[in-house]
Amino acid sequence: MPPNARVLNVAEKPSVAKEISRVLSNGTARVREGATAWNKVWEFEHVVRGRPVTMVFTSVTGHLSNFEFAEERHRRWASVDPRELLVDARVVKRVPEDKRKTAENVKREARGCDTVILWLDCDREGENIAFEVLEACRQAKPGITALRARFSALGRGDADRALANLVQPNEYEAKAVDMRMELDLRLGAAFTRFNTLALQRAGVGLPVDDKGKSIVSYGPCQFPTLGFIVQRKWDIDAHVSEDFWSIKCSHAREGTNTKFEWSRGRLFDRGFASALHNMCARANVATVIDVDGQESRRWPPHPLNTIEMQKRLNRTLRISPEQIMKIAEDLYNDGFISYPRTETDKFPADFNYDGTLRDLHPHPQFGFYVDQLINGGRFRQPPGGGKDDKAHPPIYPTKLASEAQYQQMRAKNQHAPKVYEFVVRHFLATCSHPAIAMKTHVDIVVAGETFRATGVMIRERNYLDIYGPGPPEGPRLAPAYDNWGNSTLPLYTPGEQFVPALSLHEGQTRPPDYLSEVDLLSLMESHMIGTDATQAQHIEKVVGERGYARKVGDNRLTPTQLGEALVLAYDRMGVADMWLPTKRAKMEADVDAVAKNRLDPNAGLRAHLQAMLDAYDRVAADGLTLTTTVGAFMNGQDNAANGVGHRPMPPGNDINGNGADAFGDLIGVIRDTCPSCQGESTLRSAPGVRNSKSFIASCAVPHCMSRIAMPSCTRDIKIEQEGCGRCQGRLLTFKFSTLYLPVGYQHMQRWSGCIFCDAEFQNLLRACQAEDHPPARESPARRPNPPPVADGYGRGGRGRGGRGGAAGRRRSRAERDEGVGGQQGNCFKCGEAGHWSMNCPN
DNA sequence: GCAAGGTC
Repeated sequence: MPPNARVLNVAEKPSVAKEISRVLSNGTARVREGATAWNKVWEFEHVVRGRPVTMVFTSVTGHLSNFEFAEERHRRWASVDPRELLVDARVVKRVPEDKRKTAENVKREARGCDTVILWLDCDREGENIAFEVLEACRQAKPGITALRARFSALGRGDADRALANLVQPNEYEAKAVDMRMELDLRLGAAFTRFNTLALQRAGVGLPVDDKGKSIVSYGPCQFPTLGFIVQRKWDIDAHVSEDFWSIKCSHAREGTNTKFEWSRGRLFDRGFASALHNMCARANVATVIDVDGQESRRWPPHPLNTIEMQKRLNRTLRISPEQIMKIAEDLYNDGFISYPRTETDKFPADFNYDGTLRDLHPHPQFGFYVDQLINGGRFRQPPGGGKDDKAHPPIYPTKLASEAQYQQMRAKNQHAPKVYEFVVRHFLATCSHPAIAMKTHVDIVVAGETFRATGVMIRERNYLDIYGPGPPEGPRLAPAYDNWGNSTLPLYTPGEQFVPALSLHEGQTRPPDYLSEVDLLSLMESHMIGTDATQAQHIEKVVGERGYARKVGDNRLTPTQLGEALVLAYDRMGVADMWLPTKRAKMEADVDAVAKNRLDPNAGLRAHLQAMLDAYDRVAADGLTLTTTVGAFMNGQDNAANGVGHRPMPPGNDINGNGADAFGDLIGVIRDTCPSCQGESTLRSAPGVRNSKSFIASCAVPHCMSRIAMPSCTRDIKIEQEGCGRCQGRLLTFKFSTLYLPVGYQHMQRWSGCIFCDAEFQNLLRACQAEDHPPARESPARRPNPPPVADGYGRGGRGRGGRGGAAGRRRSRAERDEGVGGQQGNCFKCGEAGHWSMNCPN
């Protein structure tokens, strides 16, 4: 009998080659060493498409090839104008030196095979790697047949299904990734060289890295990451503190002083607040109008994936996501936890909970809880979230650490035991029931003003016993990753009356805090800057390697002088989209279009390269702005560095410069000659939040100070034929939302006039700006990330300027009524601190 | 000496 034909199988990572070989062979696969230490080769007999074959299963480790400049002169810095790198320099995709052995491994195995089955991850990068692997195979065996296995999990059924439904590799998805890779290389190389060389030649003193080099890199992910940090600083600088007033109401009964929150939260009008307070004080009697209670649950977290691990540990341990990953990888290599790089937050159906729990049972500190799960009937199979990378399970403990092993862990890194214990406690929490509490509220009315007191009585702590500070009877666990406080209310009866203690409280809004790493990760996630696997690296690059930002205070990020100067310089040079997240978003959208065969990759490439050339030409023509701005910052001479005379610059330059797509749609010209810049003033609109629009009047010159962001309560604007009469402006007819017009301006619901010289409109603008200034937040780290919303400069809508900057952030009336910030900050719906009603989980 | 993506 002739020997079986051999079929080569290649996975994206060694773990997948091993696992698929195991399930398809029922554990009988033979293993031998490959050409590298990682990429072993598994062999077993199997039937593919009705043919008995010998399966040869090996792997690569991610991408096999990379783009580089084809010609030597383009790889050297000194010999070429960086501009050439954008279009003229030829690029090629090659196997880099450190992947040569991996490629050799694939080639060697391909020689004896007539077919290759590509088991790469089922995403765009995987499809691209498929073609890289195929290219290597074809070099060794030109006529080899290529087939793609698409699988969604690593179970036997999944592998069988994939084998029964082999498809052709998807060329469009692969080309889309090639486009991204090429653009990233050209853009990164050209602008990095330009920055570095221009600043070096100008003699600007730059920080030196540990290799003695001063590189001022530009990267399409690095700069937006830095941009978020700088924008927050500018939001803080721009914050103008506003006075607000609120009525405090409390009542002492049964030894408890119960606080009742005013349903209006706060008011920015002293006279109005004072009048309401006087009214309440004169009445001096509260009537209970409603007492109600309902059961509420607090749910344990989902099984742990990489991003959640980074966020939760960063919040408590204050170590960087990058360092967390290093520790987690060490723990993985020592067998204490499962693979720490995973998007998956749901355990597979056949996960062995019992075995995992029994392994942890003897743990001296957490064993008591494991005992309750396995012997006390308190185990609950975690339902899991909706994410699955189809390659790895969530992160869970795989081994109990002995006291000696704890010592070894600690010797490697002082934080390692805490990371391990977090994984253990998180796993135990996910296997637990939710905490249950009775939540009650008492509503009262005083002279027509309503107030509410809320109470929480915990009935069952459940997962909080392991994830919180420990059960009341001990042991105490630190740190607490979650908690739910008890606050009991005395008995009140509907209809009863009492005399409340009332006072008028005056407060001031505070600026937001600097971004935390968790905030930054969330911003990167929502704007699709980087991927799960790279976001921590981008932060590390910006904060660590390049010195564009640094950590201050309680794990907060602030730009360094270099970082702020770079962003400001790019803004001043008229290429704000180089640091805003929008450019990356556009690129990602086009990559997606290529992947779906809706855009020709060459056309996409050409369009982006042209935009890059335009940006390059602007920057190169204005190199003096870069060098003087950065130079001034490095010498501490730029007023902007101290927030003096500087307003955070919106990307105003592109409002007129780049036409309609820069800021929404052109509505029309509203003034032929601006007295400040002599240019034409136009009115434009862009989509705002919740189906609204934002409007801005702006001029031809970047940053002309006469630009006006229309009030957020604007619903529509019509340009009239008639001129102002006093100035050169045209009359505009506004429709405002009555709901959001400030108190005292309700009569302006429909208003016609000149925005440049009408005093009433100026007053309305000021009133709206005051309303739009957000109050400070008590604890930003505990707050859900604000949605991208229009801000005070009128950059509206998702993906334009809504980067969660807080100053000038538009807040809904519902939010405003919750009294977020100051000493308050409770959700209006459930009364709990730490979130708003729009995100209320209860 | 440059990017971002994959993974070890």
